[in-house]
Amino acid sequence: MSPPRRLIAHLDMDAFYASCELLRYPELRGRPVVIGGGRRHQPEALPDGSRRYARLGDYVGRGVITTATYEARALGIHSAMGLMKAAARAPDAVLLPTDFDLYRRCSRAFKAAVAELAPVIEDRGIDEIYIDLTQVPGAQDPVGHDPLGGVRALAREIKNNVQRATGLSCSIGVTPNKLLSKIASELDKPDGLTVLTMDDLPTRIWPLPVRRVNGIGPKASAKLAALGVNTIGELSRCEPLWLIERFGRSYGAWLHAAAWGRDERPLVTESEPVSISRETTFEHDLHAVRDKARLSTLFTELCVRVAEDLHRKGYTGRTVGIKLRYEDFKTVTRDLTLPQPTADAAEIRHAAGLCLKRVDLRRRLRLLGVRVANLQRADAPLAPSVKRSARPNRALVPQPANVLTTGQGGLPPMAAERDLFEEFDPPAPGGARGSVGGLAGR
DNA sequence: TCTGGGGTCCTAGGACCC
DNA sequence: TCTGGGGTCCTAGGACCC
Repeated sequence: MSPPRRLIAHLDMDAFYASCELLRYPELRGRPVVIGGGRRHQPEALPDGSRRYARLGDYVGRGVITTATYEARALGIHSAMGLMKAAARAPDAVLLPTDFDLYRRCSRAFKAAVAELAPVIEDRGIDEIYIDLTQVPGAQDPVGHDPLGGVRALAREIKNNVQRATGLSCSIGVTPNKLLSKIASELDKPDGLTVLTMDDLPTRIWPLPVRRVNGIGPKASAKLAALGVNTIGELSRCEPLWLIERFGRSYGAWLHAAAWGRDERPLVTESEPVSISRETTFEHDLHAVRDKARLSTLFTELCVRVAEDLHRKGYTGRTVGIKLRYEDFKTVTRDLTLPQPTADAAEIRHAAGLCLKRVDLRRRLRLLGVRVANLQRADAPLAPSVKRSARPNRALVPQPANVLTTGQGGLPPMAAERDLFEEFDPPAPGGARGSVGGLAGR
């Protein structure tokens, strides 16, 4: 007996953050609303019981839009657009700050509503999931003359259950695989339902721009456009070898398969995090020397928040890293792998401080981030990875400052920088600093 | 009026070990 | 003395996604 045909759904919540906000501010329904920015623009409760909302046109800062209602999108506003730019287009739109606690609650609720009907779910973030409907009773049954009637009815039931449980609408695409379902769920947004088979590829998928394929981003689509390839259909007509010559063996072959709707990936129903990080973009660019104290404080705060996240989620990590973004948006990272995993803020701060010594700090900064990777569960027994790291890590061995400083950036070691590094790299508990002993001893 | 914050995965080179 | 590969780890950067 042949295995049943795969029936994979992709469910995407419609304008999720904005829709969650409309649940508690129903009077905003029908108005252009954008979500984004920092803490400041909270709605203000007025004595008469009504609320005053922040006006997008009054926004000043560096925030971007995370979500916009469909009314706002009609005004030319979309996710990832700078708020200042959006404000120029739609000054009278309502601006709400992001409230991730609210969205996480709604997220749990809609996923639970789906799981009541179809338990095999792959989490793809706060507002979307894949669902394997292959084995769900009734999904394979025809209804009347519609061979896909059963799965269509099931998908509608899922949409109804989500609506009942959360008051929110979603869009679902059902196809034989994740790649096509991801595209299909967007074809009929909002509140859409699209069921496709491989026979629909030429008419429904091939006319679309290559950018709609999950995995073809701005760089790849620009390169394809320069090669005269704009639609998925055009991509499907490219020779695999021609693509491989231009995009590499792995990506080139994948591009061809994707254009033909081929994707055998199973759903991933369980996964462990790889890294945990915190980062912040400053309101104004900061200078390592002039804003030393402010930077040092922010740096410590980031380390503390990462450590809190690690504790809360129950992980430790061996690799500590930093991320810097300069005023020209160029981004650099440095990391350092420790002999032992940690979740301690002071240890993270110390290791991150060592990383900081390896970057150019003469240029103005717009972002600073701290990351811990190489995670293991905090309750796990001492993993073999500890044994592996017995080899001395060069970065932990004390070296002349100029070696560390010129290693990557080719920087002349300057007195002001050394001074700054000391500020960024405060004495470790116990007084040892920048030495193997100071770290390994704790 | 420039471009958030949280992630994952891939590539590639060098070190190091066998 | 010269010549090897294979495998793993570490690091940096970049593409991409939500």
